[in-house]
Amino acid sequence: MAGTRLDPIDRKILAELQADGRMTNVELAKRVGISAPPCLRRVRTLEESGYIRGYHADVDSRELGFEVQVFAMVGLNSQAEADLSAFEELCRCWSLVRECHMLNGEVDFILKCVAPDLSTFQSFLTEDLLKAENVASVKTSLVIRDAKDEPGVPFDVLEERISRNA
Amino acid sequence: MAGTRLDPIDRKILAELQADGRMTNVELAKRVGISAPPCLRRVRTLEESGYIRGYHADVDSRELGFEVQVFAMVGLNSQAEADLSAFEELCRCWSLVRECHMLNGEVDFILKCVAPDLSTFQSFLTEDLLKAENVASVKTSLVIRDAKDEPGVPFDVLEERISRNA
DNA sequence: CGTGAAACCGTCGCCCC
DNA sequence: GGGGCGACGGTTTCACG
Repeated sequence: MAGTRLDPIDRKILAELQADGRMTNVELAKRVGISAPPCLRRVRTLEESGYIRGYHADVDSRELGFEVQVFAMVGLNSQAEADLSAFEELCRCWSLVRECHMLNGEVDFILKCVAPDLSTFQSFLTEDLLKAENVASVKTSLVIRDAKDEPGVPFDVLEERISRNA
Repeated sequence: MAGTRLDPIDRKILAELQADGRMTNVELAKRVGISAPPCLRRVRTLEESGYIRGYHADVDSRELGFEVQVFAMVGLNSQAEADLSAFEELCRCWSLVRECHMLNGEVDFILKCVAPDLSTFQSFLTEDLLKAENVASVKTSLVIRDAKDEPGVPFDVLEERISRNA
């Protein structure tokens, strides 16, 4: 459950599995310095307690034909909780929207979208997003190129922080 | 290599491994309807040809203590290629910056950052990002909550597109 | 792409600290 | 409580048809 404190071995396990999610358990055990059975037990515990939400292959979207990546800034007319939730539920249904984050400040949401080409994205934009209930404004920015795209968290920052507070 | 056309079984493999990167090869083979050895050969080919870039455990950043997630819009003074590259290289060195995408339009880059707390982020912002060479303006937006955060691509869009063009 | 075989791995029960 | 040892069943990964 949440709040369970992690020891250094657990954090090493998380860091290793974040870097290579298909590592075998024996290899993982070797790297973190314990034998396989307790290592597997720890992994299962981390999965069940929610520290590990799942494992995903990182597929190359552009090689697969998704040439277009777009960030969309969305402003709503009403920021009542029911209206925010309704918009979020819409985003969960739209396949082209991969991420939807609620923000502070002038804009209400940022959406990360992918599409095979510009016309697919533009028809989504005009037919779905701009026509959606409560949407007041949408500003889109095309991604020219990715300089960095790392999933997960920086474990070096975590370790540095823990050793400072020790 | 790039451009190699994928058959329906390859696409199914990618979709399954994107959804569950730790699936065993026999389970994967069963799901895509072939036996284990050719299935493994296909996976290896997909890895070597770059369709699969890697496998990552999806760790819960907030449970791990990264309470703060921020999008930063960065404008540069010079957009000469050497200056763009220099900024990108900086971003690759900053652990708190998980993603750095170059955009079209008024802002040059969007950065997705994580941090254990606001003060850690603010010291990064003022000590590193705002002091960096060539950085003209930075606008930050705190993430209040995540409505959707799916890695990878929507395979349903891909399949629909392929069947239309068949 | 499928079959078979060998090596390896995930997993469990038990014992130990 | 967690870690190690040993063993069984399943899996990975060959060579070959």
